[in-house]
Amino acid sequence: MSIKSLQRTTLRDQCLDGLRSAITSGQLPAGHHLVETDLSAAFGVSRGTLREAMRRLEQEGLLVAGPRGQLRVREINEGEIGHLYQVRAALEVLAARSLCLHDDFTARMETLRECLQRLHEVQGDLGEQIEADLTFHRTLCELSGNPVLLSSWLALEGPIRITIMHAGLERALHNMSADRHDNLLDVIAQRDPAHIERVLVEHMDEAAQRLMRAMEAQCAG
Amino acid sequence: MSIKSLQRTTLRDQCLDGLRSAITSGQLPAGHHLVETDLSAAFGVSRGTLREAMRRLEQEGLLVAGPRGQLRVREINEGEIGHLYQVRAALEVLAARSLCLHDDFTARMETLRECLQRLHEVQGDLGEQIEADLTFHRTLCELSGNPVLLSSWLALEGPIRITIMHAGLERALHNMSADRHDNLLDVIAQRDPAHIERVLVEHMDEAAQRLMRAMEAQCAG
DNA sequence: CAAAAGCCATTTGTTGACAGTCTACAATGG
DNA sequence: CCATTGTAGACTGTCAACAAATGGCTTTTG
Repeated sequence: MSIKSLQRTTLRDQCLDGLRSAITSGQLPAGHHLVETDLSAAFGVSRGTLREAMRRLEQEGLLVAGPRGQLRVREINEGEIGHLYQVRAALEVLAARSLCLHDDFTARMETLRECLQRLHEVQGDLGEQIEADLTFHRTLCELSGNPVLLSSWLALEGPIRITIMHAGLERALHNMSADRHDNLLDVIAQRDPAHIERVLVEHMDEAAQRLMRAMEAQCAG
Repeated sequence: MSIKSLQRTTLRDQCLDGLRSAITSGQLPAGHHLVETDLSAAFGVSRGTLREAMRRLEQEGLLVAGPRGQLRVREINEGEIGHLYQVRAALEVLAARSLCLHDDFTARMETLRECLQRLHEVQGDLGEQIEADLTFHRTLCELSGNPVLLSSWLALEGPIRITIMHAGLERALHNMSADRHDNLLDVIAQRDPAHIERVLVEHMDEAAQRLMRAMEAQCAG
C-alpha cells in the first residue's frame, strides 16, 4: 500500500456539492422552500455548517431569499431565459474568439472535438446528454484561457441547469443534439470572428426560444 | 413624520457591506490574511455570523481561500487584468446593444447622460471619480434591462475595484476621465452595433493596458 | 357570529464553546 | 552541533443552545 496525501474535504463543501446536485437534478424542485433544520438533519451536520453552504448557493443563483431570510430554490421565468442565454452567448462568443487567437489553436480544437465525440456517443441518454452538452460549452470557455470568462460562465451554469430541468428534460433535448454542435465546431474551426458571433448567437437564441416554448407548455399542461 | 417600513438588516449583511467596503477602499490591502476571531471582535459579532459574510465575499471574488481555509484579500496580477477587462467589455457591449433595441431608447440615454454629468462634476476628486465612473458603467448594464447581465457585471465589480486600488488611484485616474466617456456616450447614441463594439472594446483595452502598466510600475517601485 | 387578543409551533438570527490541525519554537539526545 | 521530538499558541471547523420574529390556531369578548 502506497502512502499518498489524503483528501480532506470539509463538511461544508460536501453539503455544497450535495445541495447543488440535489437542486440541479430536480430532486429539490424550483420554488421549494429549504428548511435549515430539516436539511442539516438530513445531511447530519449542524445548522451553522449548512448555512455557510447555503450562502454560497444563494450567490450562485440557485437559491433566492424570501422574506425573513427563507431560502427557496430559484424559479426561472420565461423572460429570464432570454436574458440568461443572451449573456451566455456573449461569453461564449468571446471564448471562441479568444480560442482562435491562441498559437496552439489546433491542439485546443482537438480537445473540443473530443467533447463533441462524447456528445455523439451519449446520444439517447437524457442525463448524460445534458452533461455532455454543458461540458462542451464549459470546455470552450476553459480553452479560451481566460479564467475570468470561465468563472462568469460557471455563474450561469446553475440557472441554466434549473431552466433545463424546469422546462422538462425531453423538451430541452433537441438543443443538445450532436448535429447542432457539429455545425458549431465547424464554424469555430474557420476562425472567422464575425461568422462565429453570428452562428453562436443564433445557436443560443434558438435554444432559448425552444426552452421558452417548452416552459410555456409545461405551465399550461 | 411619515411611517415607512423600517429596514431591518441582519448583522450578517452589515458585516458583508462593511467588509466589502473595507476591501474595495484598500483599508484591507490585497493579500492580507483575514483572521476570523479578530474581525468578529472588530465588528462585535460572533464568528458564525461573520463566516457567512465571508463565504459570500469569497464567491464574489474579493477573498480567496488558502490552505486550511484561511481567507486572504484577493490579489490581482497583470495577466488577470486583461482577462477581467475583456469579459467586462463583452458584457458592456451586450448592454449597449440591448439598450439600443429598447423603445424608450432616448429616455434611457437621458439617465446615462446624467451619470456622465456627474462624472464631469466630480472631476478632480479621486474617490468620487471612481464611484462616478463605475456608476456610469453599472448604469449602462442596468439600462440594458437584462438582470442576468447586470449581475454578471456586478460579479466583476469587486475584482475591478481591487485592481484599481492595487494599481494606485492616481494612475487609474486617466481611465475615468469625463472626455473618454463623452466619446462613449456619443457612439452609443448612434445606435450602430458594430461601431459600439469597436469603441467599447477599445475603451476597455486601453484601460486595461494602462492599469497593467501602472501595476508594473507599482511593483517595481 | 365576528373581531380581537393571546398562545403555540415553526423557522431563522446569533452566540459561545469545544475540538482538530498547523506553525514555530524550545527541549532533548546522539 | 544537528536531528528529532515534544509543546504551546493561533486559527479554523463544527456544534448545540438561546433569542427573536412570524403565522396560524384557539379562546375570549362584545
